[in-house]
Amino acid sequence: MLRISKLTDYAIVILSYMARNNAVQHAATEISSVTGIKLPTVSKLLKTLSKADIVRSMRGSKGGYFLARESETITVANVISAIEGPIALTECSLSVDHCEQSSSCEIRGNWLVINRAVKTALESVTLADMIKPVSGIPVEIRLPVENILA
Amino acid sequence: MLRISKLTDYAIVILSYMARNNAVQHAATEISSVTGIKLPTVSKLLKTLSKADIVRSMRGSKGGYFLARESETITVANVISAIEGPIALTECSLSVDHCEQSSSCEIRGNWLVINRAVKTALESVTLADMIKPVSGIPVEIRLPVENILA
DNA sequence: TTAAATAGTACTAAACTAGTCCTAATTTTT
DNA sequence: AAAAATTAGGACTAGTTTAGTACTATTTAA
Repeated sequence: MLRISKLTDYAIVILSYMARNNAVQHAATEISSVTGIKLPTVSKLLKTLSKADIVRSMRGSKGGYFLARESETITVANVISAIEGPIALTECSLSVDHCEQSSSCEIRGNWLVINRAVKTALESVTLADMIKPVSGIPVEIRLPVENILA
Repeated sequence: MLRISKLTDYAIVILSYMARNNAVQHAATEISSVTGIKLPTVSKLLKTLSKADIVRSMRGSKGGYFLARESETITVANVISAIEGPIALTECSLSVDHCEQSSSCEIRGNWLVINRAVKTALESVTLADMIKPVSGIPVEIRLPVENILA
């Protein structure tokens, strides 16, 4: 189904909330109660996002989390990478060596290109975009598809 | 990691082979020995692809499979959908009802847009493209990212 | 010193994916 | 008519991944 994990989805929800209330620090408990995502899950995600330097933390009483950067510079691709690891549609997009048939695999190069197209799409959307209301009218997306493959 | 399943990857390999040798029918056994993918898996995939009308089949001795359409009209998105179901990055891209917090979910609309961008990228690559050799020079992909979100 | 918070790690359970197998149906060949 | 080759369909198993939980350590403010 080509889907992102639930955890990534949660992460986007959490980060969107933080982006909307960027001024202050947020404790995991607060984020949990606001978003409805259970506390252990929220904690786990924030720890992971912290390692990826998407959020920063303050320990101790009155501690909490806040965005490490401006919401305009945090992309959906960043979040996916932080939670799920590198964006790669196929194993062979990650490494040549893994593939049993690497020598006979003429498809690999094209997967790389497709992968890059998807990645670019995901890199093009930031947290700041995500918290904007969507216009009622369906948006026309134009990708110059003729150029995607050489 | 946002990846397609192994089975989808196999399907692309199988279909690429069929596209390169479009004239004739191919038995599952033949495809298995050529691609190195085990027979039960090849059979399973071809059956699934048949239901999706990506390949057609002839039963009986001398039977086999062949592409249902020109390779130019079979997209990577078609194949993913056939094997994994609809392309939807999040549950909520599929249906509003599933989401527990659908009323408070302002993010949904934007996911739809992202999803559509990814889908468009995958729809833009056909089987015919996949069997073309990749140019040695990395291809510049240009997505007019400003237009993706309204 | 105590309370409130994050850090790190390990574990469990549930869900999904991949792979296998068996039987039925169909078509060609002998 | 019988046999051989092939696809059709479905059920099942094992393995892997994902999601969720729990526990302990560390840090900071009051």
